[in-house]
Amino acid sequence: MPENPSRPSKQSLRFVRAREAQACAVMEDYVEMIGDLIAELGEARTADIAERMGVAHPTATKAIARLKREGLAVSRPYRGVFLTEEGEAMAHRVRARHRSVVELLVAVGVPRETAEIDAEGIEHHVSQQTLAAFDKYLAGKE
Amino acid sequence: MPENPSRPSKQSLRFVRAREAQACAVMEDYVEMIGDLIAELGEARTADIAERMGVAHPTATKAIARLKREGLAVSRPYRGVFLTEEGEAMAHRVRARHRSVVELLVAVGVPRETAEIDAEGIEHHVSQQTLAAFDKYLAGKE
DNA sequence: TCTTAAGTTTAGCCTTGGCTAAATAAATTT
DNA sequence: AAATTTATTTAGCCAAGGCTAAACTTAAGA
Ligand SMILES: [Mn+2]
Ligand SMILES: [Mn+2]
Ligand SMILES: [Mn+2]
Ligand SMILES: [Mn+2]
Repeated sequence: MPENPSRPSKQSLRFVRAREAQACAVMEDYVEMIGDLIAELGEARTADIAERMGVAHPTATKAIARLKREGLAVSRPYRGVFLTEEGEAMAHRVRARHRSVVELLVAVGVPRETAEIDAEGIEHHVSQQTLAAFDKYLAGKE
Repeated sequence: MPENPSRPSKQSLRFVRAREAQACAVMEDYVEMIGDLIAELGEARTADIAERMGVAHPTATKAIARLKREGLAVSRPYRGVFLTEEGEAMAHRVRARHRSVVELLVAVGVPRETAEIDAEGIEHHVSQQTLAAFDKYLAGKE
């Protein structure tokens, strides 16, 4: 009697989780960036978003369409992009996590400039529990 | 006179780097896993690879095809998969980095089980410099 | 106002990495 | 040896996230 193949093995769980986290990564970065632009410039325009994300503007347009579809952002054609309540909430959460990751890296001896770069990818894989541990560690160091 | 838009801004560099790192992530995980299976069982079969990666077997077949195309693995039809010199080298590198990431997380207070999960995604964004910092930190703690 | 410049979207392409269903090959049982 | 089971590959689908080129709208300048 073979094992049920529909249940993923214990082994595979971490890969499944990593893929789930990655699936949110792009949206998280866009939402955080749109929040930054609105804070800095009062509005988030497609061209500015694209430039800061390092992509061509049609790529940004498509990402924005997805944010709208997911209820994280709103915009009218040829106008700037704004965050919904939910988008704002995500932006705050993501920004705080981003900062904690950078600070943790710096605290364990990573050069700041390197920390800034690596954190951009790392952050999306930092779970609630890991974030809590980071913040506790940082609080104990200050 | 507008700025040259072909040069990516300083701001965008970290996103570009994160995307580059992500582009290698799947191959790194497969190569590490194939190495594990060969060490454990003497060979890496498609079904075992798929099961441990938590994907359907055609997905594993496709990934293996890519590894072969990139010169990291070899296999004959309907036979097991093996690593090239280059694949072996990557497997060692990736496995060592994976371990360091887990140990660093544990060292700063992340529960081991959580560390195992989060490390699977984090590892791919840990640069040489950050890895060096992690190892130095861990050496000073032991 | 009219023309031009700048910004945005649309259209259409590509690769990766998922999936299911079907075909094919290998291994095992009878 | 034949039949059956198991494993692998192939075919064909999908969504995300890149890109360039072209169309369209808005903003700015003459
Ligand atoms: Mn990021
Ligand atoms: Mn970020
Ligand atoms: Mn991994
Ligand atoms: Mn790994």
